[in-house]
Amino acid sequence: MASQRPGPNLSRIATSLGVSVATVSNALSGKGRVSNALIERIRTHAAELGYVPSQAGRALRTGRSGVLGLVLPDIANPLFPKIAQAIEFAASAAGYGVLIADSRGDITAQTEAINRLVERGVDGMVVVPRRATRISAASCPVAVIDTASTPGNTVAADHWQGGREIAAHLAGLGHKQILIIGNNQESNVQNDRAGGIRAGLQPGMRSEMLWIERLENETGAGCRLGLAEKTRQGFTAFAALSDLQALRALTELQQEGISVPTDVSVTGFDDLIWSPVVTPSLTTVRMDMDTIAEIAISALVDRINESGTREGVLVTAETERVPMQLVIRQSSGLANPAPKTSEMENL
Amino acid sequence: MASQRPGPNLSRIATSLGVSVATVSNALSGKGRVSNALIERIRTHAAELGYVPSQAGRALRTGRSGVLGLVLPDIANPLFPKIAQAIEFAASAAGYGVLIADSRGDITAQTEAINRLVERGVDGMVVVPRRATRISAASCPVAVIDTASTPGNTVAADHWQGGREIAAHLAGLGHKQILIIGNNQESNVQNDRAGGIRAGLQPGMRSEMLWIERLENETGAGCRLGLAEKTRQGFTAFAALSDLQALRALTELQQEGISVPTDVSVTGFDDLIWSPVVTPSLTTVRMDMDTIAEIAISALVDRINESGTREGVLVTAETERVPMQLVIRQSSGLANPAPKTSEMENL
DNA sequence: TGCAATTGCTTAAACGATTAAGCGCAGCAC
DNA sequence: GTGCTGCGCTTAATCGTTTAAGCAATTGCA
Repeated sequence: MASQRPGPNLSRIATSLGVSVATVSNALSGKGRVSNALIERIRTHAAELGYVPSQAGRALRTGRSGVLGLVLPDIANPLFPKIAQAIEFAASAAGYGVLIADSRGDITAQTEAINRLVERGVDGMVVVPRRATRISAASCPVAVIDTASTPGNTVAADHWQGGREIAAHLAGLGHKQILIIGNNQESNVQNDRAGGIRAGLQPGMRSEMLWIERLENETGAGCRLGLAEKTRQGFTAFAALSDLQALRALTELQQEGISVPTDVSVTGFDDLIWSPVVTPSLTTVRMDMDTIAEIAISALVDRINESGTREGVLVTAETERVPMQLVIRQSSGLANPAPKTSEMENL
Repeated sequence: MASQRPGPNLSRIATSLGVSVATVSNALSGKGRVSNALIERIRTHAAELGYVPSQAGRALRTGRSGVLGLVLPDIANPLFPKIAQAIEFAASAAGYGVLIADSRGDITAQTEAINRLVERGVDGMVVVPRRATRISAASCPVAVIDTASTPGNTVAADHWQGGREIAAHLAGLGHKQILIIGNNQESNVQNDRAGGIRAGLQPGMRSEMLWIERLENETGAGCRLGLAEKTRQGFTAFAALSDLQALRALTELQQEGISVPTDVSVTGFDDLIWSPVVTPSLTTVRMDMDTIAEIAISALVDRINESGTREGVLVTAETERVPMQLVIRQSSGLANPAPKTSEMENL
């Protein structure tokens, strides 16, 4: 029943060359003592046979699966592609495969997902935790990517600094009243970003906070954010804590006939897929996911190689915060000192 | 060096209960002949010891890793989250883990990614192929999710029918001239969708095609699509072949002062994350990714269980096309017979 | 020349599970 | 009482790899 693996194995190479399996293994891994000539012969023969080591056999013997887990939290998080891509790239550069586990929104499902990964024998995992959840240490090394203020965090973009960048940018454009638009008050990331913005305000500037999820709980999902009213109140800049909210703000303003960036400015976070191609293109802050992934993976790999024990450990890296980069596009412009009725060009 | 697995193994349970490992294995898997009383004892004892079978050991013996591969093609495809989520859900319901492999855009990288998965010993894989590429059969069962017109396709949304839904919807609203906006002419999916739309046009309706990538090659990335001009030419509906293009169209129109849906209608495809929350919310066509994933996975699993041979086989399913569902929101409305200057409400 | 150290390879024991085969014993029929 | 069947369990082989230990043969050094 159990289908044979197609390719050759060590012993096939060994018998075919008239040596022992151990020698073949040593020759290929470069570990034991084998003469250079024989190493050469074995390597070429293995290559021409198309030998691929069996991960199962190796895993059983070494206790290492060569696989890392990736636990993602939010349903259909638009950052998912970037994160998954960066992690997969960094992991496979380090010789690891990536097993994904998505906790479909459920809070308890996160621990379930983690357990499933552990059962599959991952050597370690990267967790992007659900809002404000702590990772109860699993039985393998864990790297957490969230925000520097999360306990147990390994590495993250410097969301706070990103917020300051936005604030500085808007200050430079002469904006005085800034509406910060976030989704969820529980999110550590969003709180850090908002904190950064507020911290970066110059004297004479003020900000107000708008949490969409709270608004929707009262008014219903997909409701208007009331930005026209805010504009009338004198707000000239809308700083969203994610490009998704920025997009929502942008289209609502446009629909109300308020011109961006002529009348008001809109900024976002994350440089998501649509940010460069909407009109006007979105000014945003980009996180260096590749660097973050690299740091997380290498911290994880270090830990895996070092630890004889397989205890659950929250991995830490030297560089905790990776700077974010301001991307200035069309949606932010000079503050309009007295915002008035937008002048529409006729068709 | 090789760290011991933390949990107990079969032999620990066996000796602890004074029986043989084989019996424990049989009791837990329910395969051999073991008395009910003993089965009960073994199961409870295994449970209280927190026994987790070693995937490595099992994989080595059975030749099955219990892991499926998922090969995704396009850089940062915004559908990624839905696909990955659906596949992961279906796979883990079937007892499989999901190993991801992203071919960072490269065309050759797709085969590389596939090879990496094979080397990791996946039992089968799901491939969402890069535009118009054929999958050269790997050495394991492969399910292809693309569009029905792709050779070797296993299961897909019925993009053609989705196009007809859009056409019927727009026809019902009285639109006569429809601009179909796609990204890439090579995409089988986009071609099917466009074909469906054209096929669904009523007598007296006409359509024109706009490929963004081609336009950008001439005019530069992120350029305007010239939709205001198209509106002046009498187009009243813009049917994008993906919500990303729909969003681009929507914001450009709004920026030009053309009101959606009062002056013109905009529709998309895929019901991506932002579609419900932009203003106006996007009329689109949703694919039933859950069903598609389920079909793909079950076809794959069937094949894995059935085949003694481990040949590379393109798996086929009975249900090839999963119907798409029209989601009517605010961005589509009655055709404006004589589109005129939009009337803006003042602030 | 003699003894130790090094080299180049082999032997063999794991890792943890699955599973075919075997073995004793009870029950039953003739 | 003998032969057969079926039950409940054990024995043992196996998957493919790694790696400690061992064993000749050669080299080095005095």
